Amino acid sequence: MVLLEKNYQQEKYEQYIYSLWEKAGYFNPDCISNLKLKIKNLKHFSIIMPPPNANASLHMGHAIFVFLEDIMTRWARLKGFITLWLPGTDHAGIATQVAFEKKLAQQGLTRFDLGRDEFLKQCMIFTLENKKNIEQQLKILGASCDWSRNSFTLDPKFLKPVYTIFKKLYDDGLIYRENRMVNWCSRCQTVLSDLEIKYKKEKSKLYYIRYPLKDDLKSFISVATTRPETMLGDTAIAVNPKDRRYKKMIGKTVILPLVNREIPIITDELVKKDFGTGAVKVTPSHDPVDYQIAKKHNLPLVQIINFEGVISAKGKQFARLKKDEARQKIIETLRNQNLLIKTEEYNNNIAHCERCNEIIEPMISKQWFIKMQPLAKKAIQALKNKQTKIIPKRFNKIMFQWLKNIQDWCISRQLWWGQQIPVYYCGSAQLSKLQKLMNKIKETRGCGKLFVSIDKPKICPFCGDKNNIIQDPDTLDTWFSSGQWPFNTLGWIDNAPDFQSFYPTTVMETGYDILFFWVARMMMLGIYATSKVPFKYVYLHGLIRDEKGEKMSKSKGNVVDPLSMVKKYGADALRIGLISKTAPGGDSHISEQKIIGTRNLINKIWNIGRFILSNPYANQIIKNIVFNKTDYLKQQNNNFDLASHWILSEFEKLKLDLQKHLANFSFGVAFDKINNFIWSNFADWYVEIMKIDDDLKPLRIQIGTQIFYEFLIWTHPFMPFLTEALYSEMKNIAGIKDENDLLLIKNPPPVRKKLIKDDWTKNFQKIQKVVQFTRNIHNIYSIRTPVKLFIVEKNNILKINKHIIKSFINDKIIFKKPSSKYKTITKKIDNITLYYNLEGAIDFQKEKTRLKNELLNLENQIKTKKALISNKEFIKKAPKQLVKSEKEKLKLLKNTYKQNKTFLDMLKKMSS
RNA sequence: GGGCACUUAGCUCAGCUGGUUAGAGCGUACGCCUCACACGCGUAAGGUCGCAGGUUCAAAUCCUGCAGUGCCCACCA
Repeated sequence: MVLLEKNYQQEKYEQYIYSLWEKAGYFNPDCISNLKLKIKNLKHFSIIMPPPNANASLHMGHAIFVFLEDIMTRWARLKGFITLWLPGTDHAGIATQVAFEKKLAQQGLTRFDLGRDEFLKQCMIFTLENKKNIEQQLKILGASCDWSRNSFTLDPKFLKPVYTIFKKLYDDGLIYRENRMVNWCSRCQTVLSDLEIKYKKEKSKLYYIRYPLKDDLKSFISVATTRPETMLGDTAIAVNPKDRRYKKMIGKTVILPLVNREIPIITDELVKKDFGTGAVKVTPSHDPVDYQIAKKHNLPLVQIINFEGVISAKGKQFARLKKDEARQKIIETLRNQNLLIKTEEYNNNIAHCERCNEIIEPMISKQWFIKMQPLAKKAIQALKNKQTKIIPKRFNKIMFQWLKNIQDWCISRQLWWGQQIPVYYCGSAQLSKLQKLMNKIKETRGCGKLFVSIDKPKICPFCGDKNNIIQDPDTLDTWFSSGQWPFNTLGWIDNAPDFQSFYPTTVMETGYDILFFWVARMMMLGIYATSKVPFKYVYLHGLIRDEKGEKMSKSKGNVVDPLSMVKKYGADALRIGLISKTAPGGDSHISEQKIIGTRNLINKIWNIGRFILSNPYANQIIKNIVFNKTDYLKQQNNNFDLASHWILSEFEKLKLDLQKHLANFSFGVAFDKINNFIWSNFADWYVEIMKIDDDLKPLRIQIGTQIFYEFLIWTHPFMPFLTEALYSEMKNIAGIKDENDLLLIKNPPPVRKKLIKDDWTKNFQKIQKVVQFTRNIHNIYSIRTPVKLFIVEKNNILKINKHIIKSFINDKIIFKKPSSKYKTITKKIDNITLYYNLEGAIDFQKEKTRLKNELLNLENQIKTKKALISNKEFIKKAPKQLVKSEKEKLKLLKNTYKQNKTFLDMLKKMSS
């Protein structure tokens, strides 16, 4: 007999247990497959971890994915699958560069002060530190991933496959370089893809400006704009061709104020008549729509804002001013020249850099793009064929819509942190001024051609030049390599055994917020590279918000830090707190309060263990179950008392529920069932019954212990540390020393369907109802002393289980109808009648009210039931089973009603 | 402008392949330190499942409309 601590102390177990798991090596599927070599047709299960960005600590968003994936992984492992959960971290191109640049800024430095090489060196140190920290945190959370396969997106080994895919796309004509209007972040000094910009509604102003006509300088055409500073780059005024107001002006020339350039008035369908004045200034270099118009009409492009967000030399007196300074100056000047008509308040939708929040400037620039339509088509096909299923389903529609309208993807970035583009130039001719400036590239001659190469080339394939080869200084969008993560981590390039065994992976579990960024691109690139979908299921989880449903953010101060929660309440408490009461794809709320609640459950289970392990026979029983594989249920030939039958039936139902809900990815519901079983059934009833001193006590302890042991295995994925801790205490008490004997890889004992019987549930529920109502009576009348309870029943179920009832209540139980000398309160439960002799404590008025209410309630129920059963359509169309049970119910209700009526009459007589 | 979701007890949320008296946790009230657990035990109060129609023998669950809330996508000066 051992005595465990009164409360579960996670700090004593968690770290130690994780080290046991790691030491045993069972996270590594190779280890398991060695154990099981004899078994044929091994099934494989794999999850590739969405690699956290290696630039900060883990937050709740990470914790949720760790827990969900760990539950899936552990469940698969228990079921005997060859299971791989492959961990990794992401260098996270722009996100990390911005984070590190913020650090540099604290020292008053920019990346250009360090230079490219030094920057990369320091940023790598920063990233590796974070990476190490994250890996430690994943272990604290209990992630059962295979560390021997740990991957980092910037591992040199990933360059070859990523470059191979780039070259293949290039050779297939799917990657191209083009001068285009792109999103430019002047803070990050790079282009961004459309997904990396976020629109925000902001209050701004709409300025109405007069442009004088060349023919008649006293006449004007007025335009409305939110960005007056861009007028320096105007190359036309456009109106809608159907706009009669401007009919006479079309084709005329205006003098662009401030710079005195002549520009034409043209027409274009894109201009809306009812906005502003109906005339729009066209600035092709700094507005996407204007760019379209300019292309159609062959207008010249005048770049007026340079890549630093400063007015260029073409802006004459405004040159070198920052955008916003220029705006003020220009407005002032226009006002002085009487060219500003008015300003209006205006709600604008303004694009910001997702990472640094800087306002995005549309710019024309030469960049690398991937042609997406052909890739998207195949992804759509695969989704339609259900080769990949998305959970929850509704995201299919969202995915289709996005894939259908997909735009080409700009994959080059002017960042330093990332994988450099595998494009080489013979001589510097094709590089932009900016590229040369930012990367200190000297002008060289060469033949001027470009080529893609997987390995670093020594000579130019076109002219044989050896000395002038320059690699494109730009890096790849971080999502380009992330998009290849599922197959590259498994060794696609070498057709490695892992790739053969684990690809396509089973589940991709991630947040819906990166559905387009990542999931869609993995689908497209996966199919492109391997001709197979990268995963069979996509499971999407929602955002984790605070208890009020608000987004967590440092500035709001409502961040709940997962690691401090683990420290306070344990990793399992946090795990359950995050997954309970959640549905796939739904946002969930977390609060310390909720975690305290789940910690209490953990402690409850711990104490059940404490109780079981403290009984004098525990060591022998556990030894028999765990070591000698004794099945106490079989030993007794499945012939137990009602309570044991009942709890076994409930337990087997729990197993079925778990199977079902885990297969459906309904983790929240699955956990609900666990909670209900262990607390409301096992602890509240069976554990109490195990304490009864009678002939059956040893048997009940055996059964209870066996159930608890099996429970630990079945629920291990939901509370891995606690269950393993309890199991290790079990081994301890049974004197088992084997450190490799871990719950982690035990097979859940099969469901014994024979033990599920509704009769047992029904009959045991009678006991529960009697106990509950008796307690209720004691409460209502504040009676703390035992009373006489007379029970009349049809069969002898309660009589046989008298001592069970007695263990829950103190009252004297007599199995016959009380004689008329007793004044009693009566209660009808199913076919059972209870009479409570409360001696002088009966409050007749109170009791009359109670009975009247009960009668009223019954009346209503009878009414609806009667209506249902007298409905011919119901009898005809409803399932027969249902009709039968409804009829029985009505009978019972009527019966109960009748009896209660007599009770009430009796009561009236007594009190009068 | 287009699309997707949500609206269930005081709070936070489950349930919705249609079928008992709609559930949980927290909170509230009352009573308990009962030898596994006060991170506990017992009892109770609390909901016409947003509104209005429809389908059906039967609707919280399916359909339509409306209202409110949230999110995503889209080039509107």
